Parts: sequence; structure tokens; C-alpha cells
Amino acid sequence: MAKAATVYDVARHAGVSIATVSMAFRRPDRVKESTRDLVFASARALHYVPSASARGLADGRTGVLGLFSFDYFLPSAAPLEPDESCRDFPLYVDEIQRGMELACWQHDYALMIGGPSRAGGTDTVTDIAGHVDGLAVFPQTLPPDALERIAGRIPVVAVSEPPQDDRLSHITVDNRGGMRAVTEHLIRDHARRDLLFVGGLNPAEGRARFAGFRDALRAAGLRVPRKPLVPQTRVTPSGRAAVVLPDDLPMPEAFVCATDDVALDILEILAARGVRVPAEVAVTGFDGIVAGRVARPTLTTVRQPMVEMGRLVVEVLLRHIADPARPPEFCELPVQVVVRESCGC
Amino acid sequence: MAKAATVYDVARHAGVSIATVSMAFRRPDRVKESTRDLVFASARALHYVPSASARGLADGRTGVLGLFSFDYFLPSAAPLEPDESCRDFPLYVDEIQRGMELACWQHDYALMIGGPSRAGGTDTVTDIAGHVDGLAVFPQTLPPDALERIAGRIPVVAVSEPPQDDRLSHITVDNRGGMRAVTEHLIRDHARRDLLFVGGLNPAEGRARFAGFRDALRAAGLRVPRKPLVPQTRVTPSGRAAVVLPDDLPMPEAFVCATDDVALDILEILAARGVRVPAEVAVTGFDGIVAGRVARPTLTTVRQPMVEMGRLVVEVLLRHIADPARPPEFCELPVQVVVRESCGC
DNA sequence: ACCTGCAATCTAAGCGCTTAGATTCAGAAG
DNA sequence: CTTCTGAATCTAAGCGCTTAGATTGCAGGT
Repeated sequence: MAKAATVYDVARHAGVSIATVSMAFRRPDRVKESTRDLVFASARALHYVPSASARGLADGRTGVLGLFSFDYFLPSAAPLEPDESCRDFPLYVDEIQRGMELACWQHDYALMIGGPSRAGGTDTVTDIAGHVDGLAVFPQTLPPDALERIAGRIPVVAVSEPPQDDRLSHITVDNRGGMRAVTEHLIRDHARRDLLFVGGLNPAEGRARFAGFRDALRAAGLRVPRKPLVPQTRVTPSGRAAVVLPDDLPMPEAFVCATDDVALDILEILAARGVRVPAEVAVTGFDGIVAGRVARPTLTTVRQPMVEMGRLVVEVLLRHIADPARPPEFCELPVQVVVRESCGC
Repeated sequence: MAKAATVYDVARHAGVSIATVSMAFRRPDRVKESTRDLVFASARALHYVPSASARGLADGRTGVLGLFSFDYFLPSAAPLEPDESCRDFPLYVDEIQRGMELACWQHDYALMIGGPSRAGGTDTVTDIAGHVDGLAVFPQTLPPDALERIAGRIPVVAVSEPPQDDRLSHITVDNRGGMRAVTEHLIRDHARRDLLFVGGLNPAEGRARFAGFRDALRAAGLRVPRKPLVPQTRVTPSGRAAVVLPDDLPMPEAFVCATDDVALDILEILAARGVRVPAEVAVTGFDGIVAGRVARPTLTTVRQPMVEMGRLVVEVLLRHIADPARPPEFCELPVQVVVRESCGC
């Protein structure tokens, strides 16, 4: 690998100044055609690849958007591989990421993704932030002051519920309405009355979903619980935190779960205990991750428009890059109940 | 968004030189503890986020690896969303990407992904190449001279079969052996004798798989076809190219497909024609993509260790970054037959 | 009191680009 | 002829870091 060619090399080879080389690439219209061809030919001959670092430094933008993804696995996790169940791979974040990819390409941006370094080295978020023109984050996992700091330099949008921190833009979905809708489906179309909500109230998504659950019960004139069942967790061999259910838990008519992840864990537990779903008990989730389509029975859930969310994240970022003075935005997208097998349909 | 703070600002605020600021971050051990704390405090106070461009320029590395992903969709494609079948999202590339992500994080690198710009603007690969210390590509989609050029500046590994272009490292799988194995399963365990191989010979993967198919037939003493059935394609509304089968195609006992994608298309066609799988005809794929687990019947296939491949890609890149003189590597990973419903099991 | 050695810090020279503004030059206008 | 104009190109000043090598100051040795 010979020393990489620079503008200087190309300029010398083409017999022009470095300014002309740069111009030939960035504003081809400002350079006479014959000169331009000459420059391109030299560039090709020298295997010239412009340094994005130099460019970024010189003109203050990088043409890259960032996504700080979180890590669902414990550092010690086994090298996951043959995962028939899709519990490990295309997760919520991955689908959002997909949306961001599509939108980035459309706008001629690249996407940079980082996650908490396993090596435990330096401050990864800041590192990424230094590389990009705008950053998307899933905030639960980040010290708020880091976000604060970064938001002072580039636009940041958080994919999460309520904007406690108002310097950031937020993208979220109608958690409350969605949960109310599935719950009503269970009550109305499957005549379930003894419903158990499973899942924590944290992060804020959980609280909103529980509220939706209660809305539905209240509207149906059923007894409205004060609290959800917040399950214990254990760590699976693949490093995921999986829900466990008390052995003596009285069976409800339906488990209404705060997330698909919880629902799928419960499906597994029930299968292990020989409880038939949906015959004996219904189960519903929230999110619409791929694993819900692979599970048996397939999981009835509330689908977030994840690709769309990713796309929106990018658009919001680009707007703020174009006009840094723009106030933070807050978007709530609609969700959709997806009826599959686990509810009894 | 106030003007972003730089080393100079931090240095002034802390009453030290910029060298000390830089040192405090990069080689904390070389700076007295009290000074370091002072610097960190100032950095925090000023919302300092170091510019990765400046850093990259100064020390010639960026701490980022790149993946040039291809775009499976036509530019005009509808904004894909509610995709119950997983035919659009977690694709082959996405799983490899996942492996790269994990490995990158483990090594304190970030991952940058780019794809052909929809805007049709500048040369995206080169753009990405300029940003990263090493690049992974799926070559079919790239002009070889672009690769050549980039490989002259940074290490490049191609996720693909045979190294015609020996300046690049290659990662691939045992395409021939894997295809032979499923084919033998069909012959041995399901007594199928009239097998039809569907899929093109291009890229090289296809050729190797067809060869494996023929190996199996030959070994079983069956008639060995000279050519595969190379199907026509049509474009789905979501922008994918889908296989079509001639109306008058005589039904074989099994469709042995070069890829899961082809197999899933065929599954769909057969369902539409009322042909029962696997009762009337068996179908197998190759790759092990998620959609194969979601399809009904579930698809018997040959699984590539995609996450592992992604991981390996990263490791090869890092080796070449550490020692640019290292000759290109060529790795072939084993595959695994995954028996599901579509073969008759 | 002076020198040595070492740790802590600083000075200054890039890294490879972009771009404002200066320069050059050919042709048009006077 | 001279002057003016605008296109094409060039000169040079950064952009915000890293780092080799110079400088400083202080503890210890003589």
C-alpha cells in the first residue's frame, strides 16, 4: 500500500494547482472541461481518494449522520449465531436503523453507527458525535449530560417518549393509544376480562402503555389495576435479559405485555409449562419486531412504523443541520394493531 | 447552537496549552492528575466535543470501518413498510452488517455504512472510502476499477466467492459443499430423483452452488443436467426483482434453488397455483435469511454463518490496518444445512 | 552552589483539504 | 492602442487536531 495520493500529488501530475483539483471535484462547472478531464485522469492514475477528514475539517461538515445504538447483550455474551427464533437479531433498533439507512442514502449522506464499546475504552458517543453532522440516540442508555453536551455541537434526535430534556428533538409513537387498541381487541373480540399487564414502567414508554391498558379496562367497565406486573429477569446464555414468571402466578385470561420481547418470553414460559396459547390464555405484545412473526403461535402485537421512524429521524436531523436555530421538534407517529394468532384470532 | 468549542477554547479556559488538552484526552498518563481534572472540567463546561475530522487528519486514522452495502430496491420503490413476510428487511447483507457491528464495537471502532445514493450524486464508495480505515464491499455492484483504486489507499475485503482480483481479501463460504449437502438430503432422505436447480450462474456463488448440485446428482447416479433453469424476473411493487416461472413448466419432484430469495418466490408461485409444498413438490434454498423462517412452509436451506462472516471481515480488516504490507487473505467458512418444513421433513 | 535527570508542559510544524480573493489573460469595447 | 470585463486559475490562509522536540522547574547528588 503505497503512501496515499493527495491533492498535491494530483495537482503536480496534472500540472495545475491544488485549488483546481479541488474545484474539479467539488464545482466541476467552475473548471474548463479540458482541465477537468486532465485532473480526473491524473486522479485515476494515482488512485486518488480524497481524505474525508481533511474535507470535513476544511468545510465544517462531514456528510455523515450518526446512530448510537445500544447493546442488548452483556459483554460476556456468547458469540451468538444459529438463532432460529430471531430473538437476537433484527431487533427494534435494527429496523429503525434500516429506515435511517434508506433515508440517508436518499439524501446522499452516509450513516455511522456505534454502540457502547465492549473494550470499555473511551467515550464512544462523543467519539461518534465528533464524526457526524447529526446524531440519533436511544436515550435510556446514555448519561443525559453527554447528550446535553453533544446537542450543543450538533443536532440530536432521541427516539423516545416524552421530552423531559427539551434541547433535543424527539420521535415517538402513540404508545398509549396503541396499547388501548389491542387491549380493547382482547376485551371486545375475544371476551377476555381478566387481563394482566406485564412490564415495567420505565422507560416512559412503559408508563404510557400501561396508561393505555388502563384506559381500555376503564372504558369497558372492568376493574382497573393500580400497578403492572413487573417481572424478574434472568440472563440467557446468549446474554439477553429474559423475563421469568413466578411459579405460583394464577393464570389470567390474557397477558398484555409492554413489549414483544416480554410477550415472547412469556410464550416460551407458557409452552414450557404446557399452557396452550391462545386456547387457555391469550398473549399480546407491542413493537412489531420480527421475532413475533417467527414465534408459534405468531404474536398479536402493536406495530410501530419503525422504518418510517428512522426516515423521520433523518429528516428532522437534516432540517436542523440546514437551520441550526430551528427549535427542537417532537413527533408522535401512529401505530397499528397487528392481529395474528396469539390473541385467539 | 453556539459555535462549537475547540481545543483552543478549552486550553484557554483551563489556562494550559492545546497540547496539554490533547494529551489529557489521548494519553492521560502523561499529564499530572490535577491538570487533567482541570482540563476535563473546562471541557465539560464548554461542551467540548473533539472534531474527529481534525483528529483523523492529524494522525492519519479515523477509527471507523466502512461497509458499502448494495441496494436491493429500485430507486422508484414505494416506501416499504408493513412487510409481514420479511422479504424486504433483514436481508443477507443486514445480517453480515450485524456481525460487523458487533465486532467493531468490540474493537472500539465505529461502522459506517453507505449505499448507492438515490440522489445519484457523487461517487459514494469513494466518499465512504475517504472516511474509513478499512472497507468491506459486496463486489458485484461495484465497478472493479473503483475497488482497485480504493484498495490502493486502505484495506478492502470483499464478501464474495473467488478472488479474480487478487489485491483484495475475500471472505466466502463453502457454496459447493453446502449445495451438495442439501441436494443429498433431498435424494437420500426424501427419495426425490427429479430435481430442478433454479438460479443463475452469476455471480460466481451461483456457479459454485450449481456445481455442488451436480456433484450430488452424479454421486447418486442420477442424470446430471448441463444447465440450471435461469428464471425470468419481474419487479414487485416494493421494488424487488422476483422470479417468475413458465406456466407450462413440468413439475419436478423438488426445486433446488440457488438462493432463499428464489426459493421464497417459488414458494409463492406454487401457493398461487395451488401446488402443495412439500407434499407435491419439495423446495430448498440457500443463505438462511430470516424470511425463510417466516414463510409457510418454513424453508429448508443452507445457512451461511453471516454474523460470523461479518466478524471475520472486521478482523481481516484490522489485521491489514495494523500491517498494510500483509498479503490479501482468502477465507472460506463452512455452512450448515437447516432442515425445516419445505423439504418434507 | 552547581549540575543532572526527569516529569510536566509548551512551541510549532504539519495533516490534506476548501475557498476567498488575487492574478492572469483573452477578447470586447471605446 | 488602451481599458475594461469576466472566465480560468492560482496563492495563501485557515479548519482543529496530534506529536516531536524544546523548554521549564524541581528533586537529588556531589
